[in-house]
Amino acid sequence: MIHVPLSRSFYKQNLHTLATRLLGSLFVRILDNGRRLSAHIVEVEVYAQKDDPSAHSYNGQTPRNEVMFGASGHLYVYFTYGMHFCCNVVTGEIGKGDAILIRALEPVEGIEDMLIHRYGAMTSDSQKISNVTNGPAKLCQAFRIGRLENGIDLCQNKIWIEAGNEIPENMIGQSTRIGINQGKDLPWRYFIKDNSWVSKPGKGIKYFG
DNA sequence: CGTGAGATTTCCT
DNA sequence: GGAAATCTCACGT
Repeated sequence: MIHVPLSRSFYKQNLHTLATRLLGSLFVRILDNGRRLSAHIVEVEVYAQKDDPSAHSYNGQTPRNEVMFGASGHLYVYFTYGMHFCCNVVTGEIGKGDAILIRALEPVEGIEDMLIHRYGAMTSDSQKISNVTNGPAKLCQAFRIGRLENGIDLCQNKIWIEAGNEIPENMIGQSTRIGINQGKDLPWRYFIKDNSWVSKPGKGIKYFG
């Protein structure tokens, strides 16, 4: 397999343009045992330091969110609700504090490993399969992303994102974000229309084109 | 199928 | 001390 991660400069483009371009891209991880996991990104949310009270970076840098303020193209992994990890792509220039949350993936390679990571054993239960990566904490569990992966460089060869399917504008949906109490009305969630791996319907859905 | 509560820990006020 | 960018299970329809 060819390994061509998206470049550092790719992660510095306009935040919302970048979010739509990540849709259809391939999220890849090589595990320590050499197994390869990959999945298309089908749902993301934008979090901007400036004027976005729901962003972890909104109130400035802390030990928890310091990766968000670092160089773009790194993975910001946070722990929440006492048991879950979620991961973001850091964007923009150093010090900016912007990131894009990866909310759902469509498995391509290594779904057997993802099922084992999620449920402790291989399964052919269709309910479990459809729930393997359709949420931000679920996909982290499926890809074994936790504390150790916080701050990892996506321009290296452990975890990266590479070009995948080009998604035409008229297949991109936009809505408000999920699970937040501030910035509720900002339409900063983007997803692939009619894709069954998208986590939830969302509110205020509009389509491009 | 929809709703609701519990799990469980870190971080910041 | 309380909220948190969530998930799962139980229970009612």
